[in-house]
Amino acid sequence: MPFGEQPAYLRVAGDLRQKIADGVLAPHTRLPSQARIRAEYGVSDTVALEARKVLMAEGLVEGRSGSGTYVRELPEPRPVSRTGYRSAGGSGVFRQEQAAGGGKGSWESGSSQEEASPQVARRLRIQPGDRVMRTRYLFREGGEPMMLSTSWEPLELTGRTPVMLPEEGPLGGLGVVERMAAIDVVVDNLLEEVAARPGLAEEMNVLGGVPGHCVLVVSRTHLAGGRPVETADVVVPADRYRLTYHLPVR
Amino acid sequence: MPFGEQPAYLRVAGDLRQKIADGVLAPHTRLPSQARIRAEYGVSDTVALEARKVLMAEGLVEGRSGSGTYVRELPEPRPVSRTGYRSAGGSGVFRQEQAAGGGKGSWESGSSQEEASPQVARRLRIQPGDRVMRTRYLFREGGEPMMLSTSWEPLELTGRTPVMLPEEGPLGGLGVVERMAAIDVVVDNLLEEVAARPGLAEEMNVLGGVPGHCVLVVSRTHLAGGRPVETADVVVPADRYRLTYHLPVR
DNA sequence: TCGAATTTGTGCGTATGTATC
DNA sequence: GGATACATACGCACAAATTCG
Repeated sequence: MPFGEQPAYLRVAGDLRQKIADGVLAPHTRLPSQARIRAEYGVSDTVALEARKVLMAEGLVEGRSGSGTYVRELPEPRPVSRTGYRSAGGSGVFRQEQAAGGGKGSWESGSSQEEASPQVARRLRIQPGDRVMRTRYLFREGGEPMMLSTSWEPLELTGRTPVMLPEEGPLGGLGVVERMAAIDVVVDNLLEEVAARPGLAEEMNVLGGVPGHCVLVVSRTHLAGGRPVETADVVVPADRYRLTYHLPVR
Repeated sequence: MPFGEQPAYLRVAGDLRQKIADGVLAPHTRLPSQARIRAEYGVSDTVALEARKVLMAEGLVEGRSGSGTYVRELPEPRPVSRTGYRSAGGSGVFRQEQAAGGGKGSWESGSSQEEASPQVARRLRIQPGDRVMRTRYLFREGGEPMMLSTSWEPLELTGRTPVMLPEEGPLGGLGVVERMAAIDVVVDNLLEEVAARPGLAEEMNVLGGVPGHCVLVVSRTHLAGGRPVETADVVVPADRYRLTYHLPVR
């Protein structure tokens, strides 16, 4: 490889990527086979293979054994507004959006008591080992699994109250803000931490994706007068959603 | 490959991954060289290479040409506060943090005029083909490339003013808010869209990472009285940062 | 239904360039 | 300079899946 040039497999990958971006290779169409790439670009088998691997790692194409390598249709990620002002009704980060989405949304959930892990304890500012109510959610949209959520609430706050179980009783299924208001806890702040990482095999199994693909992780904490009253991790495949934050500037 | 077994390179990678997780191979220590892997596991050169590639793609190890393959220390993603109120000084999403980080941060940039692409035009609410000033940034921290940013400003707004070039003149290097204030444009809102996707090969080459790794993409738009005056894409490897948003609840 | 051709995925051996020690 | 190690590259082989006549 002469000085100043990039490796052959990156050059080939770049050319194919350009053709995909330009629409010359439309979604669902087949990439040239490895043999064709080899011939068209005058490169070896290895280079053609590596080039395909690069595009697969970038999520632009998808290999189907025995059939071919196909251009993936990248769904425009759906914007989800996170102003905070309208979080009423949102126990999950996206529940408001689920409700607004035309009634197609549904969810399953299950709660159990457990002891706070060090991580959860730090987020709720309680002691590790303190009792918490953990609730797992699986949100669907049109029957398709779209989002996982795990919520933790300190039992010292909600224990022996009507809202101890987030999804049961007269206020079951309502948002954190409403449920806390019912026990005279006024939620006034919301802290969200956004991160991304490759999806774990278990998560992607449930969500119907491929292990290793990007997921967005929103760690959300509801605060009442500076005290954390609920915290949750929300996991969504990154190609389905994008989060929009609207911030005032002074 | 006999039935029910996984490929040889995955078996080798799995064993090495276990040793890393168990601490047998501590951070900053060297993995067995390709030749040693070949001998120890009784596999071919290719399998040893593929196994290393798997671990590199997972971000667990890092290859240094001529030296060896080293176990990476996984950095706790650094929180970056995005309240919006203190965005003064932030031309890049993270510049405020760069400045606060103890002076280790530095950046390169380059500007050029071009015609707005349909995507940029939509974000700036101008016509495709209208002239814009595009500025690319590469931010470093301690010499290490950490973040890419591309900013677009409509020349209809800044053309023939002292702030046309974001990084030159007396206000060069200051934030969007300050520069716009100098031409009597009062930025009052900030819209941020957070998404994640696999990093492109070119991006990760510059950022010192591996193609296919998660990157966080922040699409930020500064607004003045509802009118977009600047928009930018910020790309960071997802394992380096997490974004924290503090939202009031009503 | 069968079989041949194609394509991906995996694996092997080797060679060369280049960075580091 | 020499030895080591990674990065790239070439050519080949075979299994499994798919496609198609």
